[in-house]
Amino acid sequence: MYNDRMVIHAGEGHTGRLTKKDVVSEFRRGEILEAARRVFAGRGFAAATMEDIAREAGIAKGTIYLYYRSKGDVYGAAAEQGLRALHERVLEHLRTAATAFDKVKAFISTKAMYFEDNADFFRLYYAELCDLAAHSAHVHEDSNRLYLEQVQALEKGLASDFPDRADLHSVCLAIGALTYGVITRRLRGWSTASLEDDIDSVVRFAWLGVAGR
Amino acid sequence: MYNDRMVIHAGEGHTGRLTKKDVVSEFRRGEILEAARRVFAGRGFAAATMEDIAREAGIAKGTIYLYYRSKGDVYGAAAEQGLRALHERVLEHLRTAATAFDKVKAFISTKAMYFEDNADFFRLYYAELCDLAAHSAHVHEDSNRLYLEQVQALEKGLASDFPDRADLHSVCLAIGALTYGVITRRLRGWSTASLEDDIDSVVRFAWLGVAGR
Amino acid sequence: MYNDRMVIHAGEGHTGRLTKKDVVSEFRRGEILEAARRVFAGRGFAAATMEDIAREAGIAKGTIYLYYRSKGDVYGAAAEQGLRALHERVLEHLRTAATAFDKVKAFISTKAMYFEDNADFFRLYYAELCDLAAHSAHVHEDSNRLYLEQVQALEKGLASDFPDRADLHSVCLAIGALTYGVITRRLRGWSTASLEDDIDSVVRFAWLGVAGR
Amino acid sequence: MYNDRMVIHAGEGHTGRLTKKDVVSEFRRGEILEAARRVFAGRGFAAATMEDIAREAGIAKGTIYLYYRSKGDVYGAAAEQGLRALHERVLEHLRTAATAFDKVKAFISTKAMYFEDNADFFRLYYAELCDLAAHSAHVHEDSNRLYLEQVQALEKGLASDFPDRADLHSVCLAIGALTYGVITRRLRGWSTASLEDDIDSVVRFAWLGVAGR
DNA sequence: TATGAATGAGAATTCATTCAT
DNA sequence: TATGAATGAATTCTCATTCAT
Repeated sequence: MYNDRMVIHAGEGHTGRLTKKDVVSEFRRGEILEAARRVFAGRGFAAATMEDIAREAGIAKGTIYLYYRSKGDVYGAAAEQGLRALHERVLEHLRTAATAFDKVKAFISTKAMYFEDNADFFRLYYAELCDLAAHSAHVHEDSNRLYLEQVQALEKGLASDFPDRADLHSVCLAIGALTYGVITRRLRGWSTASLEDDIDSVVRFAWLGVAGR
Repeated sequence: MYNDRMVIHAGEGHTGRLTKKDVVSEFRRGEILEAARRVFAGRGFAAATMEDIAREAGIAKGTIYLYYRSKGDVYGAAAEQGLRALHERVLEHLRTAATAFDKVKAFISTKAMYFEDNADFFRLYYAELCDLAAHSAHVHEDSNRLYLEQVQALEKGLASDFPDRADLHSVCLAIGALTYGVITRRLRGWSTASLEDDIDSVVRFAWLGVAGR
Repeated sequence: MYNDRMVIHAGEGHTGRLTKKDVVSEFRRGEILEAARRVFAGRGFAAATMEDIAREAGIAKGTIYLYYRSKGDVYGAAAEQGLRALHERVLEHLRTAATAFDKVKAFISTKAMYFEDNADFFRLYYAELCDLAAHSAHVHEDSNRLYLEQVQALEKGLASDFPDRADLHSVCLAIGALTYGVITRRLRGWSTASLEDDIDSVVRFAWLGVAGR
Repeated sequence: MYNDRMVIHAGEGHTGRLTKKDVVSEFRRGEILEAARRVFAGRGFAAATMEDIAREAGIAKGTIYLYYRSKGDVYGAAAEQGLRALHERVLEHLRTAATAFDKVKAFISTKAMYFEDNADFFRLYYAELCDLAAHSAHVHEDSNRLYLEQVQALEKGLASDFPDRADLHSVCLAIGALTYGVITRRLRGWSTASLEDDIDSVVRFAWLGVAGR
């Protein structure tokens, strides 16, 4: 993160008190990131201009520089925000899933639904994942790391049920691939089914691969 | 394709004769596309400069414009070249595969091996597939179309063996996703196994999904 | 004209008020056009560079693009500005001239004096008139149209005094040609007389052609 | 079979003999100049490319450089050729004109007819005359000098008939201006009359100015 | 804080000229 | 001589970043 001022929770000490200024500032950052995400997703990093982002956010170009040091910075923060939100949601849902099947389903559906809700962010995320012109080494690392952490969390969840599968890591990576497959398919309009049906379909396919033999 | 004069085989008539000029021209085009592919793959479309491509090809910037009209043109040609080569290889291997299992394996391994051999092209291809800032509507359409054609070819190949699977299309798309998963995994260095082992592993996983139940 | 906000006179309502921004903007546009006119006149359209114009105006290259969309745009605006100023002056002076002789003199002297004062603009104007590589179809049309309107205004002014001259239009075009002749002669330094003397001389010549026989 | 002994001109160089080579060379130069004139007239100096000229002449770009050192050189030669042809014709016709009126008519009609026949050259000529972006100082000087020589020749021709006109030079310059006026008018399509009628009309106008009072 | 005018480095593209064949 | 592929300097235009208000 380039901005080390995070949301501050109740019970903080004196110096940590949230002033009105902080709130406004945090609000601005959020607005900018929201706008940036839309713009980057729509045009890609290079084709997006600071002017575009400013217009989308309804502020002046110069104002962005009061909150972020550079275009790359804005990109990094926008990517990271979405990345972490997804990450936490995935880990949380994996944690609360009871059975192995539920875990597989939680993994796939949490991601699919997140991107269905944040379709614009998917492009940005995918671009990072596929490493194309990594605009921020930092984000790229994060992206990779968080992705693998999610896969490992799934792996761990399934380990007790499938103690003899030596290839469990590969299987989980495959499930990750299937997940992105279903998202892509839907974003391109190749699917006419409901999100739930698509998820069910791919979960079933994945489960065969997991439980098979 | 901008050059409609292709490799000419023995026994061709007079008008089809390859002049020395044609050969040199074809060679230059090849050099440029080779260089372009590397540069686009490394930096992405927008960040790549014509200067970069020229330097990589060991020629002057202006020379590129003798063979291609614009940066977008070079991109389109580079993408298309690789796209079609892969496409033909996939269809051919699917044709010659005997059993359903062989077809699944042919689909996955042909693609995986092609990209292992043309790692630099993968980024370019993936960028198109994932639609990020489609630089050439033409290429993007082609890319989509060819991809779906490959999936349908696989589907057709499996249809006689699995006449009762209503979800065969979804299954084949899933196999497509798995294929890209294994390629990505390897390109990122997440895999320490041999290419053959990785392919076998994912083929086995895919086969469970196809043949299961 | 790209700026439709013109000078605003006293007594205007609220919405029409000239803000400070407008004034600055108008000032910049003026500066740029002034510089552009000098540069285009000196080197011609093609040889003039945006860098030249920027340097002449004492601003940065990019700044020009804040006010005009392209080099052709700057050219068009510079040409149009001068064109219209001259046009209005010619029509006004024709209107207030009492006799036919005065009208002829007004036509010639207004133009000659305008170009003596705006020598740099003359080249630009002349280039348009002589159609050489019309850089802006719009300007070229305007230029032609305004020129003919001026000639027709003269014709109309003389019509009542010379109701029997069937060739009045030709005569007026000839007066137009004489006018450009005197301007050219002076700009090239072929004349050592005063502007007034040159004008008188050509007016006398023209008047002979008008009133003769 | 082949005979390289061609027409021999007085005052020729060393051997004095025109070889076949010379003839071919002269022919090429002519072709190039012809093409150059058309291209420069159509697009103006800057917008014309060597490629354009080569294509128009039906030869290769490099070949032009065997005959002329640079683009400016080609321009200079093309302009000069036309310039001198016109010049000689004007002087010749002035010489053979019997009366003062005939001289005025000869001056005007020779020029008007030359440009009517070489409409493409007019632009080039005019551009030089009006000094816009003088592409070759040499040509520009020539152009000016030849023009004034023509005017002076007319002046001399009229001098004996109008020994008391102190302003004869101005009058002749005015006739020059009228001449360009009629040419311009016709090239723009402002005139529906025949060339002869237009010439007669302007000659009459001019003669009033000359003989008037 | 917020603004947006100004800046200028940087990129795509063109074309006069050269040179190997 | 003739060719035309190759070159790279020069030009237009864009946009991230700065800064005076």
